[in-house]
Amino acid sequence: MNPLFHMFFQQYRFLVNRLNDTLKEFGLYNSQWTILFLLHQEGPMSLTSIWKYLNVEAPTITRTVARLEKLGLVERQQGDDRREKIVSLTPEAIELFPKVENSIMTFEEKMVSNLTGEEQEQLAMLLKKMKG
Amino acid sequence: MNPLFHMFFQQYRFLVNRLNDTLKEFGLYNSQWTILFLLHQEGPMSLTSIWKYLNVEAPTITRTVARLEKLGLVERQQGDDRREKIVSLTPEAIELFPKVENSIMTFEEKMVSNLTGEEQEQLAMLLKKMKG
DNA sequence: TGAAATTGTTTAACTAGGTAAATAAAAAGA
DNA sequence: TCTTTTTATTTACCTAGTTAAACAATTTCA
Repeated sequence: MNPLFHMFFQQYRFLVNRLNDTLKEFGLYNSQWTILFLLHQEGPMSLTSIWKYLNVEAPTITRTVARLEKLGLVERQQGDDRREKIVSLTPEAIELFPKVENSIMTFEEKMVSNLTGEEQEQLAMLLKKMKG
Repeated sequence: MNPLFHMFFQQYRFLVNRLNDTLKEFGLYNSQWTILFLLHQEGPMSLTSIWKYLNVEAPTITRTVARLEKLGLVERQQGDDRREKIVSLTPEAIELFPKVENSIMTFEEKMVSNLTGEEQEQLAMLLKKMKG
């Protein structure tokens, strides 16, 4: 077994766990934050736009958006096409956003602080190249 | 949000999905294969040794080993310390092993075929450095 | 020695990914 | 037009990770 893969998976779990630690004080999980971040950047989106952007299957997004709705951070409304549901941030989410963003930025900086800017670019390049 | 993290998570999901595709013909999932591989390499191990090695929590291993036992690929027997259970491969697992290993090796080679040996080492180095 | 602390495993309940199949609305075509 | 196909979402069920808490066996130590 190529040790690169083992290391990659280890690193993934480490990152996700630390990310969830960071989000804990806001009562959020990483996948919830990912959706909030996307909606903040792009504005209201349909579920399909979300899962296509994130490269994840539809049921995953249905579930996480439902959870965010229960938390009062997101609203769903019917689109012109009555099949689709448009998801948007609530005022509470918009108010919460900068606090979480700040924590996340600090976290991300800490995570890559051992790498120079050049090394970060190299890592991104190698990851992208791997996929083909 | 540092795009490095987004890319990293995308790449992770891509890898796991392709890995599970590869294992599908054997009726296995990636975490099951990981444990089989470890036992093949190290010989019989206690549950605690397994989860410490894999850097995962104990209940995850309890569950996956139970599944492997049901599949007839693994046996659990009491250790000298009667709290611990020693997990070992069954003859069926030992017979199955080289076939799966072969598929996995082909898969792994394909996944990194865009990278030179040097780039692979660099990637491993950068991943390790990231964690700190 | 016997009480307290630690260790190994398990159970329960949560998030987060996947596939398969159902349903309703819209679009396409004969 | 109306039947068929496609699209958007959801439901159900699987693997796989997490934490918290329970339990039994072992170790520690007063």
